[in-house]
Amino acid sequence: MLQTVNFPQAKHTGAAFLGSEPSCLQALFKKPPVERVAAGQSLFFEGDAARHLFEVVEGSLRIFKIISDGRRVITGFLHDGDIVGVSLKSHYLYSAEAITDTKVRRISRKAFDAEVDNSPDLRPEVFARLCDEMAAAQEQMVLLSRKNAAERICSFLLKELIRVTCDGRTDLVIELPMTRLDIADYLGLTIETVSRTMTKLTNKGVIAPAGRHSIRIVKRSALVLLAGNDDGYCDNTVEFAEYARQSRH
Amino acid sequence: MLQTVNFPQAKHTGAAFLGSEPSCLQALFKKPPVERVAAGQSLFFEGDAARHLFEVVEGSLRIFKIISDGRRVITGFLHDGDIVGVSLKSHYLYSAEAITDTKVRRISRKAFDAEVDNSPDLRPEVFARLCDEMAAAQEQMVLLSRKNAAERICSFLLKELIRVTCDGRTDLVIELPMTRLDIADYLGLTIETVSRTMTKLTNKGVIAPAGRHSIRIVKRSALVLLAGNDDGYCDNTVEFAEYARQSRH
DNA sequence: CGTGGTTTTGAGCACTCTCAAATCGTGTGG
DNA sequence: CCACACGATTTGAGAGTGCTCAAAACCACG
Repeated sequence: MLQTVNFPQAKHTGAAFLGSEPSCLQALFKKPPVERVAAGQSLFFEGDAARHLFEVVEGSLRIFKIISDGRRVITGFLHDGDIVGVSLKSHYLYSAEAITDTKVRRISRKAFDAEVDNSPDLRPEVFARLCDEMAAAQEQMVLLSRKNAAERICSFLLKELIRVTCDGRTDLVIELPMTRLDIADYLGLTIETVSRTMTKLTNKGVIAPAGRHSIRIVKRSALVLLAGNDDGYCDNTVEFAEYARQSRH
Repeated sequence: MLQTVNFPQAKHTGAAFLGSEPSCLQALFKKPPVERVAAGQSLFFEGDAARHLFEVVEGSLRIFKIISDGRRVITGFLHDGDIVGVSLKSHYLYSAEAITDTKVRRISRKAFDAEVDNSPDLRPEVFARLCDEMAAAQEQMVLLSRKNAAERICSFLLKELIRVTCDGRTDLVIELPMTRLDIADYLGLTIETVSRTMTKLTNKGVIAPAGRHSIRIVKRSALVLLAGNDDGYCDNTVEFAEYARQSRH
């Protein structure tokens, strides 16, 4: 959820937002034609001149950085409604690839900047998105810095659950189009640890597999506790959070 | 280095910057009087209404989040020239404490927003700072996600070295006003691991202690290699980076 | 010179990783 | 429709990095 801002998520942050009316920003992307990006294909590469911004119309993207010896760090997943590149200056800081067959619209950075500069209404919206990106980045740092495997997985599942339920869906099934390797590279774990941890959650009755790329949330409350979030916007009691932790019960 | 933007650092990112002339943004902070914050004192708390922005005039701050069972994550250190709160909306997303005796100036968010809104010259600068924050956050995510203890320490020392050498100093001594615990909470390690890793670096002749809160960089090139940065702006060869890694040589 | 906090050092452990193999799932071709 | 093949995922065993607990050393400060 980094390097992008998702509307549903914005609705759920504690910060101020502008109700639920459609964003003005997205109107900028209405004009250009839809482009298709096949699963696995790249949209752009880290280091490329950042000449365009993209709106995801349909499908999912992963954005990631590769470090010297090939290790990959996924800094975020993008879904429909997300906009890529708001926080960029001259060059892309990360690469973007389609996870599934994806449709995007693009506008040039130049046009975007011009529109935003001329519209006092758009500017707060851009600013709000940047702030949401920063907040998401901070949450991710907390996760990567101090959470164990179970807490990372639960935090991730919970975030995905919140995202889809905001789209109006009320069932507790989340779809995870990305592979286990993607999840691992996003959460700073290995594919095996992701798999093992999910198996444990299944055995505990917290989640249940629902097809290859879907998961049913059986005990949402348990997920919240196990996520071990900071006490910012969730009202876990400290005792429960402690109980939920593996290593220091 | 999150939630703030440091001028010297901005000069060294690959992104565009505005040369070395003093920032217009900082002019906003010229009027208000200097306030003193004693070492250990709080400037504001996570969750508080974010009514002010601060400029660090002298000294250092740590900004951090606390999660449910007391674990602390330091998301950044602030030094003179840094501005706190640009990426904030209604509430502080983190707490801020003085590491040393510190001097700051404050202006209200309202005044700040008004100034920025009225000045087309200031807006790109604010935007650039936000982008630098995001870039720093991403680097930190890479560090926390995929780097081992030695790489984290070396990345940190290198960043500090770059920061101070940008202030015009040419010696290879960096001052670390923060405690080992601060460094540990910033790098996602324990205090013991930080200490042990620094001892090893000393034994290898890469660094040398220079007083309680200072460190001399003896082999800067070794530090760069050991930092295991992504190949974005440093030109390490892949082989060297592999050699430098502990766990997979 | 004593006291308190910080840092270092040590020993053992645990969580996650690595390496390896088995299983599952999907798509393809006979 | 079934068999096969390939990739993705799961499961297992063992090792390692970093953590925990503990104590000693160091330093600043009164």
